[in-house]
Amino acid sequence: MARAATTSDVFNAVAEPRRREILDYLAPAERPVGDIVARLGLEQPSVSKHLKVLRSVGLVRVRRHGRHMLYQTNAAAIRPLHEWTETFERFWTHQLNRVKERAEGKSKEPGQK
Amino acid sequence: MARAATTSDVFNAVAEPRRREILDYLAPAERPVGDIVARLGLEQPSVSKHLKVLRSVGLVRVRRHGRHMLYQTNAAAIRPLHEWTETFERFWTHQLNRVKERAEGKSKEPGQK
DNA sequence: TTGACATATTCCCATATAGGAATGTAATAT
DNA sequence: ATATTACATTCCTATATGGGAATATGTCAA
Repeated sequence: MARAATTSDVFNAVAEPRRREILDYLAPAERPVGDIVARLGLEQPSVSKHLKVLRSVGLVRVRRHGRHMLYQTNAAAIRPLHEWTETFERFWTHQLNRVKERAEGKSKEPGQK
Repeated sequence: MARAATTSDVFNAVAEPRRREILDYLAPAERPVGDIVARLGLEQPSVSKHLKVLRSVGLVRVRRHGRHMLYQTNAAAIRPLHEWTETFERFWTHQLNRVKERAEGKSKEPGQK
């Protein structure tokens, strides 16, 4: 078996660099597909396909406006990712402290004072 | 072409659920491979392969201890992910506010007061 | 209706896995 | 030296993409 479908897992969906660029671009405001194409320099079908993936996991929302489809990042869908990474925060602070302590010498007294 | 190699991109490396589980498990303390195998219920070769991927992107560190290889999550390597997701934080707060405002009625006055 | 524009879908293919099975290798015990 | 333990690597295979090219669909204008 390969990996879990990109269309069902947010982590997998953002694993693709182009899709992250799309999310960055669509975060502040709605944009039609053509703008994304122009911005990222990808083929239009590629962009549509990436958008389909992003939509299937709820990372973007769409709205029709005449001939245009206006896409926008659904930031809330990124929260699970944010929260997962956050669980490691205390560990990296810990590790940094240990590095710092080693740099300050191995004495139990924390530096001059 | 498929996607960027999992061995060169942190986002891609954590796209695999099992690897996230490994990172969770190895965050608080060093563990030998056998413990991971027991914990996750995967085949030993699978675990070794996942660890290899994680190591190649710096997400885990290894240390030999006798016959054992002690792995531990290198939390700092997760920071880029954390920082990327964080850039969306202000957008999801925004969106939540808009939802809240709509829920409180479309009047310009924000509720009673 | 016809045409132009904007986007979506389909078909095909090269490639990157992830898992399973079997085997290789390093370190310790006897 | 040999066996055993603990991992790592290799080979094979089914599958999931991602891009390119071509085509389909949908909407508005004349």
